[in-house]
Amino acid sequence: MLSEKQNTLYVGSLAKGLKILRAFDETATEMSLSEIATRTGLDKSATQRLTNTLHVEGMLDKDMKTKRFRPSHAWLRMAYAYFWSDPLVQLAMPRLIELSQHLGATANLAEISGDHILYVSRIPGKSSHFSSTIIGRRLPALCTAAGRAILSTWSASECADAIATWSVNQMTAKTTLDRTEIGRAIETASRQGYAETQNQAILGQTGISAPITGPDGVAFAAVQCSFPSRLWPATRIQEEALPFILDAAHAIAPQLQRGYHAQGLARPIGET
Amino acid sequence: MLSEKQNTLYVGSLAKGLKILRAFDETATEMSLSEIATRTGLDKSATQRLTNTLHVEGMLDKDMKTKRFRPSHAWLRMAYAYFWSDPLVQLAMPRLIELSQHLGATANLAEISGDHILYVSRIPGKSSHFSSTIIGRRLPALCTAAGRAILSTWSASECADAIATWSVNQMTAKTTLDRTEIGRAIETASRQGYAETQNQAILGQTGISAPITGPDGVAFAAVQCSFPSRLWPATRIQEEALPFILDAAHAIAPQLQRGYHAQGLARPIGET
DNA sequence: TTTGTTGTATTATTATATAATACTTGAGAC
DNA sequence: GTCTCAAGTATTATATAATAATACAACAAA
Repeated sequence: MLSEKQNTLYVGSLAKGLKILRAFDETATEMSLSEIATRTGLDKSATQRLTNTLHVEGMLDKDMKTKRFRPSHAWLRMAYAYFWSDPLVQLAMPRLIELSQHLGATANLAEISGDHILYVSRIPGKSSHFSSTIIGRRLPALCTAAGRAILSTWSASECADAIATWSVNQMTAKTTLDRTEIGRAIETASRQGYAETQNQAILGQTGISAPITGPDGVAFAAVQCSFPSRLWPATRIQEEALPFILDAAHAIAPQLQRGYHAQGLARPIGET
Repeated sequence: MLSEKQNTLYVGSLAKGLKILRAFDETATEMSLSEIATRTGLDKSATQRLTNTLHVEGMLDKDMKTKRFRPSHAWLRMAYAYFWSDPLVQLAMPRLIELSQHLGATANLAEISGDHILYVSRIPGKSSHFSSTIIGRRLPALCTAAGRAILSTWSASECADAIATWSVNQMTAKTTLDRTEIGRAIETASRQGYAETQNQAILGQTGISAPITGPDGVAFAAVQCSFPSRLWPATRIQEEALPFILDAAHAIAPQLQRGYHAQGLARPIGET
């Protein structure tokens, strides 16, 4: 890691600039110069030069009154480029729309990204929390239906490794942190062909997810739907929702290019 | 512009790195080293160092087989940060969901961005083209219902200036390029409180858009819906859709922070 | 095998980014 | 009002760190 960074092929200034971009998130939606400096650990001068460059290049908007920086429209332009570059999005989108409209629920495309899953496409249903409506959200794979659905297609050893080492995070009072229990859930998913979770990311929500498998039977992505548990008891989900979710996933799978998701291609987003 | 760039506060290496990121779009979804070099105008060495850095930092995925680069998941993470930073998104999202479900049509939040409009939030309805389902799409403001709705709230001089100087683009065989005609359409929108377009961005689609006005009556964003013209003749739109679209826009408007969109804050995305 | 194209690695050179410091501005206290 | 402090901005000498040239390796096509 360090050896790679002191290579002459490594441009430190660029890396520092990216660090500033990555400093923005839901806890820091707009920042002053000094906030950016403390948050990134860069000194005042560096922060000044880099933010200035990012501003001039249109990557950061600056409020001339408050002198505070915030993400610019260019950040959405990057999402646009991403969507065109990821073939899964184009395959999945029409199915997700169908699903969402048929069920009146939120339908998502989730991809594995390091030890997290990432929501790549989302069609919100009625009564969605804001955080369930936006793209780019990352959750610990072990704590989500989508993550477990994906893992349920992996080889026993890879799967065991993931269960043992991947991060978990107490998101609600009822989030399962017990890895043995998570292992059992994944095994169940493996048998059934889909994963089901209760109250893991949001209280009162039931998540159902079916893996999108490649020709080798291994999945790196999943179709996932969320239901308010109160309105959707197990039997109703079983009968009215599950067949359609499985259908959607199965419809997407055969169109997958073999080997698109080469190992190591999807890197975790660096935490510095 | 040049004067700003030879300033000591301008970090060239960072700017070059950003240039590489911006080189990806719907026409270039994945690129080899040399493609990036020619496309950005950077020499081979620079491209090598910068792509390497971007890869190590997780901003570019690299297919180890083909040696080609493509946008990484981090690009979606940036969209995530953007969504939290833009208060309009949070205000608009629930309304858009309602709208889309009630009408069964695509409902969008569009913001002005230089002389383009940018789709910030999109809830796709039945039978949407892929390009109508993804966030971050930019279209010439003068050629869209949303752009015209926004402009219809601006002062006469700003509006005239925009009509005279902003770019237009022949997107379909029927896209209006005549600026006089565009001016008339904006005037109509100003009187009616909404804008309507036919066949401007996609053939066979009718667009309806209502401006989201700030306390001063000026808009920088709009609610926009698309309908297949065949199923939605003028009268049906008038009766079944229009009231709800106007409602949505009016419901969002009063919650707007005064002066959020300071002038010059929303910079055009640089074309280098 | 040869040839050409593309990706990778190495190096001397100096241009370019740096960090320290000084200046300016503005908000809040009193 | 003016004082004080924090935050943003501008300037500069210095040497680090990015550069561009070149050489090497891998691979495909001829």
